[in-house]
Amino acid sequence: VFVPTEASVLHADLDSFYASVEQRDDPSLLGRPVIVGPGVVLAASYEAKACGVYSGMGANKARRLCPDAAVVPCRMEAYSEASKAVFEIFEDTAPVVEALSIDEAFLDVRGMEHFAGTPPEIAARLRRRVRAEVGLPISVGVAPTKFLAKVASAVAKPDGLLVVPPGRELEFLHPLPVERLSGVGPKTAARLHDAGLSTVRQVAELPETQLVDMLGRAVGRQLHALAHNRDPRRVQVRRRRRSIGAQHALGRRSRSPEAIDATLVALVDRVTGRLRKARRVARTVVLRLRFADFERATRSRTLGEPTDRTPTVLAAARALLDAAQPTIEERGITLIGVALSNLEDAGGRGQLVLDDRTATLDSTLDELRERFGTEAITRAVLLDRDEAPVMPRLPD
DNA sequence: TCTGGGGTCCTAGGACCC
DNA sequence: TCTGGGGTCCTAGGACCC
Repeated sequence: VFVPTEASVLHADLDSFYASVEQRDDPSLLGRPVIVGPGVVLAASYEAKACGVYSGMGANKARRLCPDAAVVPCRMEAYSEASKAVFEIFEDTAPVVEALSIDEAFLDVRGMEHFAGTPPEIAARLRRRVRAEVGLPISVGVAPTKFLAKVASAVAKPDGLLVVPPGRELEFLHPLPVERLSGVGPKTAARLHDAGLSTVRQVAELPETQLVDMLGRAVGRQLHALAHNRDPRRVQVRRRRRSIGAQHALGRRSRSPEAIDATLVALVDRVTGRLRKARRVARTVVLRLRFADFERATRSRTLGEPTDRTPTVLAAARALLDAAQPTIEERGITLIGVALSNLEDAGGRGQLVLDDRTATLDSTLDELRERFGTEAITRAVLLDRDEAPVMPRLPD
């Protein structure tokens, strides 16, 4: 049985992150509606949200709703840099930080009272530091569980701090709409509404079996637990990425098979490059398609051996695309994507042996040169455990 | 609501194995 | 010829999240 003892989980979430970075870097945008685009709204400042603009909305519609808005292009490098600076403050604030995305994280601040203050004090200091050192507004929720901390930060927005005191969790939770429960999106919300349930309290009053019958085992159990504020998840450093993908929207115009293939080649190149950079190998190649009616489909193929090689992945992706060609011709295609899953570590699967010195399979050329004390290495052949030659796993 | 790009987890059926 | 119970892996789709 999980008994939360103190409000020691922080959920920290930057407000309108991309838009706030733009406002920070261009003071003329301060106080004005800002939309980060183009094409689709990636982020909207609170001034723009006030006009009804939200992320995911088409930029044209956003302009109509908010004609005064400054529409600025996405500057991913700036956001990554800001994110890094904020996460350094997170790491400095708590021993355990669980990153959820580029702009939010859970922090576990249990047992820090005697040297860092109470959780609300720590949260307030964190907000001040992010504002002073990175120049960005951030909202923080403090609660005994991750779920409640996240709800609290959302309610605290913008630029707020909300503490849910132990003992009063249900008082806080039960009046909220079901949409606040994590795992409730448009479909599940519609089903709950159809059943006459609109608040968390009403969900909490239902027996678990009834929720499971309505929503399936996993979702039903989860909602039942969350509605009673049962959330045993610990704050923990994130597991490694389980898939890496890239996709590209094609618009409504019909495309020649050659043009589609060219897009596929570019996607495979990008995704295998990221795979190698992450020192991973993948065993499953997934082709993602979206048709003219916006229905989606996936086709996948699992290889016998994990790989990070562009030609191997490309061959698999092309085979999947070829097999889907009749469907594509019939239904039209508006998006193509490639994802790699079943990831494994590239390292540690073998060794490079030269004289009496060795290096692991995933060594970079520079590491090899240092290890073997020579600049002369230009090429290496690697042997796996069974001493079968494998492709050199050196930088391209 | 005329819809980008990057992810996660769950479900269910079928193949295959013992 | 008909047949149980348990497990793993693969494929495909669905829902959700930021």
